[in-house]
Amino acid sequence: MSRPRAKLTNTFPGCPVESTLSFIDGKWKGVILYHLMLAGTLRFNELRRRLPSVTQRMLTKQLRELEEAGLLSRTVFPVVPPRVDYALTPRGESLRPVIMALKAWGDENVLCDGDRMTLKPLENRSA
Amino acid sequence: MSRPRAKLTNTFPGCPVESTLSFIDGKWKGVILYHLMLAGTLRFNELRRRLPSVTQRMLTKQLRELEEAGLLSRTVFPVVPPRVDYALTPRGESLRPVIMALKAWGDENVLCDGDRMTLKPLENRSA
DNA sequence: CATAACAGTATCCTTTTCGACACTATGAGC
DNA sequence: GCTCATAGTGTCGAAAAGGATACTGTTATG
Repeated sequence: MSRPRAKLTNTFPGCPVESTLSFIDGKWKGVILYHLMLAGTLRFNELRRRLPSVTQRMLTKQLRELEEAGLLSRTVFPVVPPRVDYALTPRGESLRPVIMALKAWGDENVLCDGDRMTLKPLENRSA
Repeated sequence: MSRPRAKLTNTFPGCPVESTLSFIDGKWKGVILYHLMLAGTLRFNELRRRLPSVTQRMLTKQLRELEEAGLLSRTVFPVVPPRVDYALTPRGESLRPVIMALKAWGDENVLCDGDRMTLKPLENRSA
């Protein structure tokens, strides 16, 4: 498996886990998909505003990769100033349970305060 | 957010998604967790056998990172030959829904054949 | 005596990813 | 004529991740 993670694959139990990860891997793909799931359709700069610290170049790159993977569609309107809409494809939409599971775990387990990340105490669900 | 992905965090909607990803990020963490979820407890070499192409060094590294993140426990038995057991902590166990969502999506959407990965056609769930 | 199993380390090197920064084109508004 | 907004590209370099390979120490087994 000496391949970049983005092209990782192999036949072994657990492969489906890895191959799914390979789709949402990349520093921003998870959040991009999440925001598209909330908003439906977003323009380039709308996404930028929702991802305060990603650079233009990185956002473009991640969006292109997601498009290539078939998870989102890119619609260019030939107007000036340019307008480009991003939206989930059905395949991207099918990732909703995955993204929502990620979000749920984060909500329950991680505190995002300021710029560091702390684990919340475990809840005792048997009580 | 100019930080290694593994230490990524920030305050913005969607952060929980990213912070969860930061826990299972790393080329092998997903599968490791998955196998521990199936097996309960595994020794070092049992894991190696389940991850055919990971090197010893990488496996060690990923395991240490998972341990540091509080997702698994490492139990050393002072015997010869050495014996070390790896098992999920409650926190690691709490990732089960996430890992299973990843696996489910992979099962439904990806074909792992030989050494390349192909997308399955989308199923029409409304039919 | 040689070998194998266990659970690793150490060293070195390559690939990949990420980020900073500068640059493009067009038209509208002032 | 200058500036702004839009949606990008191009180039460069640093940092992180990952991989290859060799090595350690102990005991049981043949």
